[in-house]
Amino acid sequence: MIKLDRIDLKILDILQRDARSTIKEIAGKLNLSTTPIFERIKRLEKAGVIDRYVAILNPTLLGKKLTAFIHISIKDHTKESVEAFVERVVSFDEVIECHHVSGDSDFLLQVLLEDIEKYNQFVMEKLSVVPNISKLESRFSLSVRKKTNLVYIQTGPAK
Amino acid sequence: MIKLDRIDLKILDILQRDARSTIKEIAGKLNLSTTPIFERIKRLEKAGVIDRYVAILNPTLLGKKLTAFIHISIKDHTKESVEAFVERVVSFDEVIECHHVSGDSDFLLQVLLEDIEKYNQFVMEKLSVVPNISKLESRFSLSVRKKTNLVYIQTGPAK
DNA sequence: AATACAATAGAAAAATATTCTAAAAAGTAA
DNA sequence: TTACTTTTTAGAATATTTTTCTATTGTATT
Repeated sequence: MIKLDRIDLKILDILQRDARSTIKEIAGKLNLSTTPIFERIKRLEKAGVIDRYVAILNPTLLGKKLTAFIHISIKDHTKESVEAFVERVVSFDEVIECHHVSGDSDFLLQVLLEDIEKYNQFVMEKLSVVPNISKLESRFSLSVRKKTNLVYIQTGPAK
Repeated sequence: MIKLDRIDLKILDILQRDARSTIKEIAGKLNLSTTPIFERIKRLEKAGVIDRYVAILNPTLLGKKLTAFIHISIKDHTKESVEAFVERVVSFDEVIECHHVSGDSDFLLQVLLEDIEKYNQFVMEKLSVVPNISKLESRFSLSVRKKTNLVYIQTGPAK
């Protein structure tokens, strides 16, 4: 497990908010020269702490106006059946999250689609076709009040 | 509403998978020079289709090993009460998603924390202190099988 | 204090982003 | 079709940024 000091954490905090921050800008904020910032970033990338850099798009402007949460229970819980189920489900581009969860149901999916019609089509033609489903319950997001990728990092004082 | 042609969609597809792709690389893939790619990206940014660029961190390596989903029902549904509730909830750094949802409960939160103990602490000391909560039900993610920000884009042929 | 190790500053080189001008392409109206 | 307008693009020049390198500074250990 990689060791992270205060400077590393601040770099992470800056980059996860704006990946376009230049090394010079970060160096300015942290009162360092560009070299240590550059090398620390490379180190964080190699260690996997920084997984990747992505552009976040506005789904609405791309016609994806519906977010739904689908709770699914499965019949057969043998490892092979579960894996086969997961493999099918995560292969759908509409599915943006898939969690194996505790509680009444076994899986919780988050799906992103154009609208209710596409949702219906997705469930009917793609999802419910997947074997091993026993129960399927949907909720729709009426409004997204927060959605972030930020991993909260304490960047207070101390060392 | 901005018009997007096939080239725009391909640029978006590339950038949302790897925001570090250089303009030259993208230009190469799309058989264009750097100028049109550069200008199209700027246009997509201004239009808000590209919302922002972020670094995606590995939560586990930062000690955040628990993802939980919390279904919340509230007592008072007047607009003021609801807004006050939302404002409080989204202010918590542990809350990475907050949706107003259809179904039995009113809100669905996704929270990211260190572990069960921190979760308990969060619910006891922060969440349940928020006024207007009538019911609160939690599920835990036993394993994350998919988690992406990709907005699926058809980049086939046609125009 | 002397040694070893890691982190840093500063400058140089390489790569990239950005701007500019002019040519090509696509669409419009007669 | 032709003439005209508008949009898109290529290619070169410039500005920034990233990346590499060398030497210095700082820190910990003995």
